[in-house]
Amino acid sequence: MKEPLYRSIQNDLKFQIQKGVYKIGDYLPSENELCVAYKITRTTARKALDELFKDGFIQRQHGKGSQVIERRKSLGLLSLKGFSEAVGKKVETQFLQEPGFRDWINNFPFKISEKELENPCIHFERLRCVDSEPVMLENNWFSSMHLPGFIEMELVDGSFFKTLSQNYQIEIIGSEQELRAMTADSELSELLKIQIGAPLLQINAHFSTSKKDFNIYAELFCNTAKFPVGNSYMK
Amino acid sequence: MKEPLYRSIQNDLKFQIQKGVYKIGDYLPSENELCVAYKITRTTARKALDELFKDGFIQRQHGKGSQVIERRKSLGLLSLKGFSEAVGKKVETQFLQEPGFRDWINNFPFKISEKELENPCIHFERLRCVDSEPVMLENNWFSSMHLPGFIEMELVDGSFFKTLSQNYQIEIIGSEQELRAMTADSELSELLKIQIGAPLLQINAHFSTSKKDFNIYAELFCNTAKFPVGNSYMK
DNA sequence: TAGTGGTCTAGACCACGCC
DNA sequence: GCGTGGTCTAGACCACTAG
Repeated sequence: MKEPLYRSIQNDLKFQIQKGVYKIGDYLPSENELCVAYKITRTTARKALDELFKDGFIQRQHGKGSQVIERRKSLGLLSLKGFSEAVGKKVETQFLQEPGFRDWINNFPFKISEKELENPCIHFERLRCVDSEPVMLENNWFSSMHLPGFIEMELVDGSFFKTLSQNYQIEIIGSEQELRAMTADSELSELLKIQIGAPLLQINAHFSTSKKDFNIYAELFCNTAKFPVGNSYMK
Repeated sequence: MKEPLYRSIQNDLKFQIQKGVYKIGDYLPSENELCVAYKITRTTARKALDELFKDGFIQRQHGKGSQVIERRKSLGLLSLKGFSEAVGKKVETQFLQEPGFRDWINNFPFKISEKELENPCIHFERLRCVDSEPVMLENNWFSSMHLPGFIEMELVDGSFFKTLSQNYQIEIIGSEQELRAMTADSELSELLKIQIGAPLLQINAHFSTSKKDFNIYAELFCNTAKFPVGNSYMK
């Protein structure tokens, strides 16, 4: 039950990265410096850094150090390519349904645990646009149990996952996804401003988190004609 | 340059799992048993097991042991896994073009390094069927430099990645992929036995490997109507 | 209670990047 | 040459699972 030492150091460093004490490109203190600072051995310092690496916060370079990097979406997360880097572009996100209590979905490819179904479901729907053109429709469902005050909350940088991490200390630790190519029906064609019958990428996803019995279920419809969906992984 | 101790133990165990010495559901020797068997310390034994866990071969249970588990489900191609190890159905693979020397592709979304372009390109094209229905068309390109004898070789269990691992000790260590929904043209519709205009999932992939300057470039077209493409990740 | 994995200490040697 | 991360040893205590 007790939190391991390495985890508190890991969280400490993570927090400093999120606060901007260490910015992207900066190097964290070396393992030996961490040993001194926290009065621990290298094994423990390494474990903390290893975890930060696994979570995609840092990159480790033999002979150089641990460098803070832009958080990669390599938790098997799929992301719209060029979405976050779309510097010149105007990225907008528009709520079609604000976060609120809704019914739990059924007919979903991933099983929702009974513990979750006992609690009310929070849902929201967003439309993502680049240069005012809609490219993705996104639905999220999750149990309200662990997120007091979420409904009234503004998302951190417009990001749901970032909000979970910074406001609730909940991290995504796993995912399973199903991908299908399909064609737009009248409803989707209208929302995404494409022809009926145009190809769409449908993603059904289940994200597990660091909180027991708290999972996120999502359904996305992506118009990949201009922005393909990307996925990268580095061991 | 030298292979770490833990890796040789990891590979030893991996090989025994692949050969069936340890079957799904079996428990590997405990950490202490590995210490004795290989004359190592627990740190090293743990590191080997941790790697096997990361690669999805085993599950670790506090107080019980390390259990061999089924590797990722679905057409887990997105999770770095080959196709043939992943599906429970009757999977057949048919070569449309046997491995041979071909021109390097261009117009590919991922850059091919100059070192690779200096060497001849090996290519093959396969049609993957589940229960006799074609579900996926697969093209692979890669440099011939590190794979002597590949062209005459039979694939291990019909799996390209398994062949690389077992016959050449080359492991996939990273990937980047681009996904698009598109519609079948006349050529694809004929090969995959679907209507012209039916939705298809196109995947362009770049796999990096444990060998420097050896990468695999692939293009897939998947009919996801019956078999969605899956992707799972567990920290 | 015995055996397992999870955490942690206090050392050591090595390979890599950089000056 | 020096500091970095990568590997490895030889211990220790703890928490979990099971008989």
